Amino acid sequence: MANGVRDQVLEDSRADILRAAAACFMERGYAATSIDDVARRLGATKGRIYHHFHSKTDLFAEVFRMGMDLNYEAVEPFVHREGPALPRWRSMAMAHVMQMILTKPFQRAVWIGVEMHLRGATTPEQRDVFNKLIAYRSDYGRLFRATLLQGRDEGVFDFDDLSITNQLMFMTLNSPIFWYTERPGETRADTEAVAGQVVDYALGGLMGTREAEG
Amino acid sequence: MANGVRDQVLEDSRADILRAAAACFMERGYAATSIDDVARRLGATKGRIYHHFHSKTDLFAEVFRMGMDLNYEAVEPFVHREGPALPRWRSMAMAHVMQMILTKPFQRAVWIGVEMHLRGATTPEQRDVFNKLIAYRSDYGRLFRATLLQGRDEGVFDFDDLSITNQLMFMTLNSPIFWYTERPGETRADTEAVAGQVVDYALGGLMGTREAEG
DNA sequence: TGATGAACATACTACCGGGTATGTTGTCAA
DNA sequence: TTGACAACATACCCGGTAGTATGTTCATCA
Repeated sequence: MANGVRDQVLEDSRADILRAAAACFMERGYAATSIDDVARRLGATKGRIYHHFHSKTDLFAEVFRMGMDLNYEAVEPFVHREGPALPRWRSMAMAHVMQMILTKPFQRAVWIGVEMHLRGATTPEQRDVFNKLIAYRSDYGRLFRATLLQGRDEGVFDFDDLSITNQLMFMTLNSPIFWYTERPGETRADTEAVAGQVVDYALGGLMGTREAEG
Repeated sequence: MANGVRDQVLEDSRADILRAAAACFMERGYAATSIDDVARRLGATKGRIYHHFHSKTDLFAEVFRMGMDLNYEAVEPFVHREGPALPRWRSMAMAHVMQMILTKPFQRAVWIGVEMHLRGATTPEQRDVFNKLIAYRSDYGRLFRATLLQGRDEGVFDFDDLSITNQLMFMTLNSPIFWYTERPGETRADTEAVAGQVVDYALGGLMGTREAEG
C-alpha cells in the first residue's frame, strides 16, 4: 500500500499514452496510425506502449472505453430525473454535445470503432473485444431512447421510426467531433453557445416540421 | 471513329474498377484497402488497375469525383428554380438524400476524402489533387447555402450561425451513408419514405424549436 | 499477313509496420 | 548492499503492400 505514488505514476503514463493514441487515431484513422506514430508523439518508442498494451487493437479498445466512460459520467446524472421528457432530454443532449467537444479525440475514436464494427472490418480476435465495446455503446444509446419515447407520448416530440430518428439525433449530436475546432481565447460560455445550437437543431428535428408545407 | 465499341468496353472496364474500388473503400476505409483487394473483388490482378490508374490516390480521386458528379447531376435541375425557398430546398434535399442511399459506396468515398483532407492526412503530391476535389465539394455545398439564406429571409428557416447550420444539415442529409441498408424487396417508394424522414428531420432542425420551452 | 499496341497477368523489389526478443536503467524491499 | 522487478529502449523478424518491370494475348489496321 506504500506504493500509491508508483501506481499514480503508472496511471499517468498509461493515461499519457491513451491521450496520444486518441490524438493519432483522430488525425489519421485507425489503419493509418502506427504504434511508432503514437510513440513518436510521446517522445518514446514502441517498447513503452507494448509494455502497457498487448496490441494495437487493445490500445484502441482502451481509448474507446475511455471515451464511453467520459460520456456516461457526463450524462448519467440526468438520466433518472423524474418529470417531463423535454428538460431531461435537453440536459442529457447538452452534456453529450459538450463531451463531444471537450474530449473530441476520444469521441472520434469511438466513432471509428463503431464504423469498423459496422463494416465488419475486424479480425476474429478483435471480434469479441469489439462486441463488448459496441454493447457498451448501445447501452449508452438506450439512455436516450426511453426519453425519446416518453417525449413522443407527451406530444412534444413527433417522429415516425424510432430507430431512424435515434440515428439522426445522434448523428446531429455527435457531429461536432468532425467540424468543431476551438477558437483562440474561447470561453466556456462560447463553447456552450455552440453546443446549444447543436442541441436546438436536434430538438427541431425531433419536434418535426409541424404545420409547415413544402 | 469505328472504335466506338472499343471505347465503350474501355469505359465499362474502368467503371467496373471504380465500382469495386468504391465498395472496398466503403468496407475498409482508404488506408486498409489494398489495390489487391480491389483486384480480387474483380477477379483480376493489380495489372488491370494500374493500367487504368496511376496510383492508389488517383483511383480514389476518381471514385470521389464520380460520387460528386452523381450528386450534381441529381440536384442541379432544382437549383435554379424560381420561387420560395422551402419547396426548392425540399426538392434538393430529397434528391441529395436519395443519392446518398442509391450510390452509397461512392458517397462514403466522398466522406472519407473530406475526412482525410480535414485531417491533413495527405502527402504533398496528394495535396493539389485533394484540394481540387474539396473545392468541387465546396461548390456543391454552396448550392444549398443560397437557399438556406433565402429561407431565413422568408422566415421559414430559423437559425443562428450559417456555417454551423450548414454542417448540421449536411450531417443529417448525409447520414444514410452510415446507417442505411437496403431491405429485401424494398421498393422505390419504401426508399423514398426513408429519405422523406431524413428530409423532415433536417427541415425541423432548420425551422428551429419555435415556441418550445426546455 | 504481319506488325502494332491495348489490355491485361506475372514476377519482382523495396519498404513499412505489428509484434517479439532481448538489453538497460532506476527503484524499492529485505 | 543486493537482488528482483517495473519501465522502458534497442534490435530484429516477417508478412503485407504500393509500385514497377516484364511477359502474354488478342484485336485491329496498314
